[in-house]
Amino acid sequence: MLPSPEPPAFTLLHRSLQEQLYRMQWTSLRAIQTAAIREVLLGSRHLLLSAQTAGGKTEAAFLPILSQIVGDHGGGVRALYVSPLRALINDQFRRLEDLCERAEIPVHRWHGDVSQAARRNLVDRPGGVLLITPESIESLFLNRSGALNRIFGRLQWIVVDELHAFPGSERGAQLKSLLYRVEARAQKRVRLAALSATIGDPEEACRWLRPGAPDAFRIILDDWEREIRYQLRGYLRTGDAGDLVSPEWDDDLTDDAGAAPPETEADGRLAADLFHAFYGKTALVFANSRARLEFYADLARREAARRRLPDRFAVHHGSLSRAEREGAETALRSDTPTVTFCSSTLELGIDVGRIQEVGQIGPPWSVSSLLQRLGRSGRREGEFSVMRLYVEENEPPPLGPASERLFPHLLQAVAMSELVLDHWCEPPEVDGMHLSTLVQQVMSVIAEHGGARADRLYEHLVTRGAFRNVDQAVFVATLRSMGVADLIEQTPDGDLILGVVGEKLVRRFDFYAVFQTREEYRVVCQGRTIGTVQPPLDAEVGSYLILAGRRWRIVDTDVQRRELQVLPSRGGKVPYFPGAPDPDVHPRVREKMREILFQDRLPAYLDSSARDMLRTARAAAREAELDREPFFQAGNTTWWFPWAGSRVQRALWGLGRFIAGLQVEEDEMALVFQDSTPADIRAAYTALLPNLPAAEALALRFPILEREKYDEFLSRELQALCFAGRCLDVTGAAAVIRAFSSRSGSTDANDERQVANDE
DNA sequence: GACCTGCTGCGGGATG
Repeated sequence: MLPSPEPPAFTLLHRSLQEQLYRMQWTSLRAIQTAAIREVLLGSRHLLLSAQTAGGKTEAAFLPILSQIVGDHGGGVRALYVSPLRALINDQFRRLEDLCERAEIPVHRWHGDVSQAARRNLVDRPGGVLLITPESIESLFLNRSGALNRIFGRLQWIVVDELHAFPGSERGAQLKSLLYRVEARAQKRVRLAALSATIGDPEEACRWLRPGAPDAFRIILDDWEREIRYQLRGYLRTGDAGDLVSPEWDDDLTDDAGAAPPETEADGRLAADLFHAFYGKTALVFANSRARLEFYADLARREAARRRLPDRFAVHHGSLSRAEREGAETALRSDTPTVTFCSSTLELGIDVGRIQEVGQIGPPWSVSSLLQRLGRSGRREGEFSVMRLYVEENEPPPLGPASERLFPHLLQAVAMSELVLDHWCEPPEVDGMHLSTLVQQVMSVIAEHGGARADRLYEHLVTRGAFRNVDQAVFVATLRSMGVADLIEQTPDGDLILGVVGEKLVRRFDFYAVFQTREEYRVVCQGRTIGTVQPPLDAEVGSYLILAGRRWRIVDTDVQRRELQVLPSRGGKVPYFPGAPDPDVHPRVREKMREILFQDRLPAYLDSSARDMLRTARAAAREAELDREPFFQAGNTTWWFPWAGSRVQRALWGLGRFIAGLQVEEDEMALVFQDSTPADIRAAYTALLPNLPAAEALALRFPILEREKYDEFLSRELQALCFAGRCLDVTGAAAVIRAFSSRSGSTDANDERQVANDE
């Protein structure tokens, strides 16, 4: 590389930060850090920094930003750091305090656990850096509106950490809205620095953050590539009760009623493999539900007990108490190798020390999440990342239809693995309309000012705010819905103020968060809270449950206080954790699944059982001639495999069910029709093409449209608008229908050529 | 076949 004519980035930093780096014994800066230092100190654009966890992103942003604000004492916050997690704020607080020590820059933090004294300190003497959650920014607008000009008047920088956690969700819409409202309080232009580890499409992420100003960003990507060690193991679960696990798994438990192990022989093999692969290492093992985590953690612990080995397993998920979770985090950071069964709570950048290997049970939900999890191991240069994937499928009945031998979970896991190797992951969702969050923000702005005129609200939240994809008609309709629900009302001189219901909502403790939550029961053992479980409960005194990977017997229930008293037990049963609707699968993943099904290559990272299963699936697909026709028929039932993303498939389902009047259900990657032949289905859908309804009209036919917290206060038409935008792809559905109806007349030979070309 | 996240001010009583 040619020597740069510019001064080295290090010398651009303020002297006190240079000294601080010496003291911390940093010998060099990473490429991403020098690039960020130059852009912050010599350029004028916003920044998007994308690098692996522990790749030094935070320092890349903060070294030059702190350099700019050294010597500034009070008079207002200069840099605002927003994080989706309190734990991340606490991590960063410690790191920033070190960096800021010599430079004498005050560092404040504000979230639900921060003391009143620390809050008062910020309000009385705002300055330096403030670390905060979106919800706590909301609380500043509601409870400290008088101090906002003082706090944010001199703001220069907003840093958004873990950016990928925000686009596409109602919480992201809230964050964006709050950032515009904060900027409106600043006297000068505020620059943004967004940080992310896995962002599928950086330009799209910038467009989400600042629509209409894509050139305003400098995107800096880290090119550090790590070696990956990858394995996918397959397990066939036989449905035969006679094959249930051998007695050695529950030898001590036969005296305990309710202790009957629900696991199958395949679960037993999987658990034994987990034990061999991970015991004695520091590892994270992810699974797709809290119930599965508890299940495998319990199996692993019993396996250790059976071998008379010490328990080296921990569990970490959102339904465990803070003490339990902190215990698991401490064990991970300790010198004792611990295997932690965890959910996405440990997917984000919280520092849990050095992870040797990562496991994933079941197909991941998204490529982005798989990448994020993979990136938790091998975080140092020279180390490699290790991912072990475990996928179970039910063994199909020997004489059953070919459609039951396609193994969709295995296909999805292989497809996502291939996409990781292709360096692809889902792009952020930038266009979603979150009217539920708009409802909340309208109430928040009215509460902030005591009242507001409709045109000012429109300007504040829409034309100069975060809801730019909401047009005036939709905005007016939203206000009207809010009026009908008594959230707001109009005074005789035209001001909008909070209505009776609105007043109550704003005063509620949970107003600050825009996402839905449900009621929970605390599980308490001798005064110590283990975690929570959610109703409906079949919890009666004497019954069992498994929580935090340990077995408990319920000894008392208190419905009033929503509390279950438990004692350790040898019996156990994984409690019910209710879930949300099926997660959406990106079209690219389904395309890849189809590709894998119709090619012959066996990826090298499959074990022999996964290979056998993939061969079986391919043979079944060939036998059913799915490469020629997307249909498979058996008796009165026809399966249609559109190989499309969830939104297209959902639209196809709605069109068939509500418009064509067919008997159809969705089953993972297929639409399943009763009493219709492939020819019927083709004809019915083709007949729809000339008069295909708009997505909104189709959405109105779906019985349940409410999805977000304040959706219930919107008219059904507005609910349909949000649903159509976020859950249905009618244009994509039309393309699928056109593709199969144009092929129906062609000969088989042409068809085959077509398929070959497609691939 | 889902996962995760977050949130107040105030008054009353005990303690140093």
